[in-house]
Amino acid sequence: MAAVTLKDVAERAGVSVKTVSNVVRNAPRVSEATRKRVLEAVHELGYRPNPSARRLRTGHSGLIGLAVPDLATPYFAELAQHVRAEAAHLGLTVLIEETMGDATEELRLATGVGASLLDGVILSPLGVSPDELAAVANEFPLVLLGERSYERDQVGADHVLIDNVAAARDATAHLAGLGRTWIAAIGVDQQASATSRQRLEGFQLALHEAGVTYDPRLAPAIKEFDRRNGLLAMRALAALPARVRPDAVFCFSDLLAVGAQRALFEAGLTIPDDVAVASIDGSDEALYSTPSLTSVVPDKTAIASLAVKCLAARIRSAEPLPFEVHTAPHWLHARESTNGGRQQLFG
Amino acid sequence: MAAVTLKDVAERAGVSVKTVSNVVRNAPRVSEATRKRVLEAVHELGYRPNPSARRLRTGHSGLIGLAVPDLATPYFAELAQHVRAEAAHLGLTVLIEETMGDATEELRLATGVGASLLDGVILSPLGVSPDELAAVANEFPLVLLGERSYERDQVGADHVLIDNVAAARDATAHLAGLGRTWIAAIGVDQQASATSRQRLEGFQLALHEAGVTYDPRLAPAIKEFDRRNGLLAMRALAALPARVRPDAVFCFSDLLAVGAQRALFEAGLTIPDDVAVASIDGSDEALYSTPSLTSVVPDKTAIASLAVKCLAARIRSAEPLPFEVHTAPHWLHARESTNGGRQQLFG
DNA sequence: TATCGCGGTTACAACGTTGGAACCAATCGA
DNA sequence: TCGATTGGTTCCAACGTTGTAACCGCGATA
Repeated sequence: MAAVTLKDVAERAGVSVKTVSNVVRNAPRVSEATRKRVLEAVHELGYRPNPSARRLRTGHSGLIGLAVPDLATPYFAELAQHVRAEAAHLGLTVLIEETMGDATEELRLATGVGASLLDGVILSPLGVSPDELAAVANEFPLVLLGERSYERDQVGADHVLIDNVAAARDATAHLAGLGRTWIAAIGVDQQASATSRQRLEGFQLALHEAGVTYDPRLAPAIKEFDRRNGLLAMRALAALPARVRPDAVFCFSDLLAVGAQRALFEAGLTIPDDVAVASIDGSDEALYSTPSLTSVVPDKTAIASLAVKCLAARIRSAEPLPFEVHTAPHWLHARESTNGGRQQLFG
Repeated sequence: MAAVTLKDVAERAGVSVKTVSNVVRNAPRVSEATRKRVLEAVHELGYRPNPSARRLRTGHSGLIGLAVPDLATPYFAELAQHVRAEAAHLGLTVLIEETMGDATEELRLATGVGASLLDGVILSPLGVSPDELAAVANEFPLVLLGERSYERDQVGADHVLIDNVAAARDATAHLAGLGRTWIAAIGVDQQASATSRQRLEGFQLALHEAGVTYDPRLAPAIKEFDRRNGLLAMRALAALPARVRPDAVFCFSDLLAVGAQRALFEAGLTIPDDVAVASIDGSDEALYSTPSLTSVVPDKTAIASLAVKCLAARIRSAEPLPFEVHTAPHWLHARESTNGGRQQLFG
């Protein structure tokens, strides 16, 4: 509690408060002699700058926020690690928040906590509308993660994303390439989120290109992108009459796929012989599941790096910058859930 | 950026800054008439208190930190959610930090960021020594999660934990109860962390009670509690000469068990017929894996609730409180990885 | 009528920090 | 030798908020 302040250090070093401030901020115009003396005092007393005071005075704190829907989703947890690493590289500290996809909470994080505590926020939006976010982005540094919710000419904020349509298309094409003709999709969202719509689009595109007809019965609507919904959806699909029962399924997230795998296991069906499974996310959980899950893995390092750099630039810049859209690469990792066999993991 | 301050609201409402402050803080001694007028102005202007200024003035901000080793570990991600929920209940906001088990980082979070930005910190320590933490706990509200690293009479901070020895003993006893006699343990830590030592103790205790001899070859040392180390350790165990190859394995965490399951799958061994698997954590990943994993699940709700309440009490109290140790309950969930069969999940 | 008490409000200072201007040598150019 | 320049340092004010004390009416009390 005995917080050490600049004043204490100043007295100890026999200089003014401002000089100490200059030293700790690495400002120029400080002689080597005094710098050394001050640093000694800093070290002896264990001085640490008070972020609140600093923020109050300067308007920025070196803290940025990362707001994701759900930390228990491996994809977001892994992404958070990459963002932290990239931010540390730039001398920024990341505070992580969880929105649970709640629109109010997402807005609060961008405006409320954010505007007066954090220098900027990286937000992975789920529930909040584009208009509301655009309004915020104009007055507070904000970078949106994941898919774009708008058309290109309506962009009202910085975006870092992967090409969702292409990613879904790649995964589906891979399934079709195995000769499967009854391909289901799990992840059509009841709320018709942008992610869901784009992945469905890629799914349909790939079907079309493979000459496979799209059957809406094989694309049931779900509530959330979690294991439970994947399990329930796959269970229903597996119970379809034999003539329409799918021989492959594309899940819009790894968690959905894990749930689907579980449903297939319970139903006594074999992966991939009876049903091949592919998904999107590239989480470690998918890699280690049995069988290991074919998944489209977004370049999380690139996403994190682009997002943090973009945010840092916006924070630094005084005048408003034009909004940017960055697209990160993704790759299909074909594994046992489509290829069959047993491979040795080394990762 | 156009931050609305108390001053703006005061002008709008035609009262002093202090009166507005009194209203927003729900202080007494404000007439209904002015209160109403002020709240109107607050609403019209969209005023939001500035946490930095508030923290600077009062010494507390309503923000608490949660520092865990690794967010990509399902157990910690799930715990974070519980902590957030409990804190929200008390009107506190949680900022999540990740230490990667780095001792320096753990200390920095407790003293550096913490002491001047947050009101208190809930820390799940991994690398930092008891002595260093005790020093911090005396001058800053700190609650330690997970296992106790000290003997009872040396406690230098508040603790919320489960009985690790009992938890490990329950899991191992369950394996022994299946008639298994070559029971391996995965999770003996090269750094001999407290968690690891206590779980090994429970493991040995259960073996002793079951009349099974403890063979150090069946308790290999590992580096981290992740999937990869579980995989590598199990692979080595499976390669042991037939006479000592284990017929059951107790993993010190769900991630280790997932890795172990993968290794068994690769080796063509069946769970639980050839090798039964049990672990500790009770994460959703364990529930959904194939076969579903028998795990000791700690009461995360209780852990989070106790930790947040304990921290809140310490923050509120001016004079130093005696340090407390709270133990949360845990239960064994026996599932397919020890029972065999195929059950229908509904969660 | 003078005093007290009290609900309601305001003025002032302070939290720890930093930007800006002022200040004080010492050195330089003319 | 004097004024100007430069490096190094200090003083002052301000960021938005709240604790303390003071203030102002008003009705109740003596």
